[in-house]
Amino acid sequence: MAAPPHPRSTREKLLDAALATIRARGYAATTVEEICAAAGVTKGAFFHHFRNKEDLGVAAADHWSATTSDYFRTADFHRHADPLDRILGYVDLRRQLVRGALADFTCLVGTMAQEVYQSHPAIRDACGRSISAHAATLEADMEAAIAARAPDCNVTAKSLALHTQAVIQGAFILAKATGDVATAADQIDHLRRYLALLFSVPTGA
Amino acid sequence: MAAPPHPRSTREKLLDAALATIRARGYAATTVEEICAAAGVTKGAFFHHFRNKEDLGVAAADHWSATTSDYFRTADFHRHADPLDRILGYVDLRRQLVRGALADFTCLVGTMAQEVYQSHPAIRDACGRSISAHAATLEADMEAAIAARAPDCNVTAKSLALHTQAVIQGAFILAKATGDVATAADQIDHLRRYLALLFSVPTGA
DNA sequence: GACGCCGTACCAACCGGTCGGTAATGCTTT
DNA sequence: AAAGCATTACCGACCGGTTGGTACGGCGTC
Repeated sequence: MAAPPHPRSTREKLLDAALATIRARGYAATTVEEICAAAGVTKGAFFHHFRNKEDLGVAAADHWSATTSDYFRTADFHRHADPLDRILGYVDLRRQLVRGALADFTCLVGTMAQEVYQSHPAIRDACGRSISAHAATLEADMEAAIAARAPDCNVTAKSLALHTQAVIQGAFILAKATGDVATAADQIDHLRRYLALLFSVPTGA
Repeated sequence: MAAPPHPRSTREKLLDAALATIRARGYAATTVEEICAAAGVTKGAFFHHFRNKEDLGVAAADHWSATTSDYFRTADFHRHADPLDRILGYVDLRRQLVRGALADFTCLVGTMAQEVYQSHPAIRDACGRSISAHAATLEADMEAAIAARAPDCNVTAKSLALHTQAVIQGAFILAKATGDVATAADQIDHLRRYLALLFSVPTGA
């Protein structure tokens, strides 16, 4: 934490390069030399900062967690007074982000987890922590919304928070498989509709 | 079509071995020698049946399509007279399948698409075809259910059919990332609840 | 002058793919 | 049906290039 302001450290440059490359080509297919080239350093620097490639994978997942949690913690949707409005605001933000190049809006840890869940437990755990922690940031508002608007519905706040992530991750897979970004955005619309139905919000048609 | 009944051909053995290995370790991390060893043949046989590794990837996705479409086409949920019952029957089946080892119930083409969407367009397209074709098998029933029970709701049958796949794929990612299979099953419960709400089925609490 | 930081040079293992050769399986012709 | 021939199916050694990782040396700074 408390990163030096402007001159990005070599470690940070390597981490940022790793994020971009892994998001585009996946963990196994990216080489450390590729990352070094993108960061503008050599392998000597790489292996000074990371014990091995797996170590970088864990650090990349942690770096991703830090970056994204900063982004969503300071996002605009928190201004809403009502918990449900904050939830829907979050969903709307996620929907807006689905545009442009696939590698620019898809999720690093979702991509990595699929690849390494069996071969690299340390990376898998880092990915799991990242997703779970992000979902947990929605839990309190989910809890409040359930209590206020769907008290008889037997869904837990935790499960519902995770569901938002499941739909979003699934949307990314569809976007990658079909090559159609609009298809992914549709999926988030369904997620919004589900939440609106569950919390009995009039949707207008 | 019309495959020889019992003695599995070498090509089929290679394809089955590829499915198992790629589902466990991903496309990039599996070597052709690994696949050969699992199939009990040598590299000579492999490169006799496939031009290169990418060609195998495409063939594996197609083989996956054929296998899974057979499975779901002959599944029990088709016995229901009502389209919505068939849809919910499908979802219930998908939920039942989520158990045991991750590599045994997760989706090959979802896994591959994430990895190769940029580096191997031919494999990506095969994965896209597989998912889209599977979703399309649900479209007619979705269409009928929408017409009968939610005519004023502006969702398309195609989009809703794809949503089932998005949730299921997302559930697989969560299962891999958290290591918890029950979490994945929960996500399919949410999918079922969404469909029930959308089509105004009383759920009992 | 010791230590953090990073570049250069290098290595051993591995991986996709090739190639020459062989066994088996038809297909033809007599 | 036997012989002759062509094609397919498969083996396994080999090759060129790549990859993760190491050894070491230089350079700046406190």
